[in-house]
Amino acid sequence: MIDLKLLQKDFDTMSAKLMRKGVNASLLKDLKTKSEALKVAKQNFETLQALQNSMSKEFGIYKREGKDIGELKAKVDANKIEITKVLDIQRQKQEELESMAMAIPNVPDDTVPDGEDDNDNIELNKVLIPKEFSFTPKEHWELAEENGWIDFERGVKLATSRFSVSFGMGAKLERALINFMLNFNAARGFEEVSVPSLVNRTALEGTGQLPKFEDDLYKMQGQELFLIPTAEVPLTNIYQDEILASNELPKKMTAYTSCFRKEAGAAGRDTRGMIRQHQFHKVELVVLCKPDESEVIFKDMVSCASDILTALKLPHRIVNLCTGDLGFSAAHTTDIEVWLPGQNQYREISSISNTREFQARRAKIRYKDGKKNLFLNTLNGSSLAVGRTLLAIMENYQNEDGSIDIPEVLKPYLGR
RNA sequence: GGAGAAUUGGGUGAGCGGUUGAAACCACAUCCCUGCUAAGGAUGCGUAGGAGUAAUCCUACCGAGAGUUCGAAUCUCUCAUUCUCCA
Repeated sequence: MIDLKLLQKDFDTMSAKLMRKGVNASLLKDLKTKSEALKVAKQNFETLQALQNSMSKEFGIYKREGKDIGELKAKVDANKIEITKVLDIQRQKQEELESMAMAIPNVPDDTVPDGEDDNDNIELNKVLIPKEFSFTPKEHWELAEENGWIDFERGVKLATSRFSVSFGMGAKLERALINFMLNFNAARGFEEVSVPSLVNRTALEGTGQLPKFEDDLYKMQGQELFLIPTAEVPLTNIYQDEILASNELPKKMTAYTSCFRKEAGAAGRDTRGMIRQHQFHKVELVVLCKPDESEVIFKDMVSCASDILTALKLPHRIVNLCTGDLGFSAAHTTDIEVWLPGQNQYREISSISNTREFQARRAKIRYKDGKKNLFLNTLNGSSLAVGRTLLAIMENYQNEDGSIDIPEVLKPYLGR
């Protein structure tokens, strides 16, 4: 959540920043007015409640001393009616404000370039040069089917479109990748964590998927539980509503989970192959840290993900997202795009974001800084999307006869 | 599935419906004492919001939510979790 106090204090700066992300200015003005009104309403209530409390105290004394309480009781009763009224108003204002504020995205950093969509993202650098093929490289779905690694049609039979089944080396490679990535991350100081695949509404509100993006989530019937769209949700919310000691920070975590997304807004996009599936495997990085160390850690996370690709000898580039492509919770995001020779383009394989205090404020995750409790910074990043890594391997490691070589670093994981 | 019990501050654990934000102990912090790896003493020690330059004051919070009452940690209801017993 954005800092409403800051919005009140420095409206112009903050609204200017949020407008870059397409937030309506009048909405912000409204939000400011409402939060000020709420403050007044709260003060009203508190004054009356203070009076009520002191009269009630007096009431007790009167009774003990055997004094007549008739007059006092009348006063107290009248005040009580007033309190109920004021409290109603306050609650209503509070609810209104909260539902508004929860739908406002994070303030983008000044370093985020302006832009409409992914065309306006800025390439920071390229790692590894795509190799020249002496033949026309195939797309991954062809290779996957030819090699019997992935069956898309039977996935549809089992569930619906955008599901698939992996067989043999396809399935083994997925598992090898997961293990390789987890070990890689562990060596970089990330603790491996295993988390629930179902989470409640509070958790999703904490990381920002709710209330705005419910359409993209699979929800259990008759229960307020949702399948996680990313491990970021359970990992970040582990410490929801807690105050961490500063010597516990940074918390560097990595987890492998399946991720589930309805892809509601992606009808017709990437319908073939496993670029965009309803269920996919992902190894995630999440860090909770002090604000002053979050940028250093951010860079570590980017290189962690990039280095995995390098270890797999997969050419990729690193891209700074523009305002239009930035997610709801992120203050800034760096994407890693892997080279797909079959598609002849770079495609997103990892997305690393610093949300700064945005999620921490929503999820109430703080740390003790001396005497004070401050919101910490949360960061998340994929390292990597397993399915996309597998398809990148297929396309980059393909031979003319349609066979696929195995990356050296994965061989130990395949008993080779 | 049925019956019962519990849920209090970092921990253990008190708490008659009215100066209880909450005893005590432990832990922790600062200081004092003591020439010594210990002991003793003093003080402090929850969170959030608000008012004030400040000292300080006000409001809310004793698993969650609702209710009774002038007043609830204390009574009632619902839910959650944990434990015990029975199937």
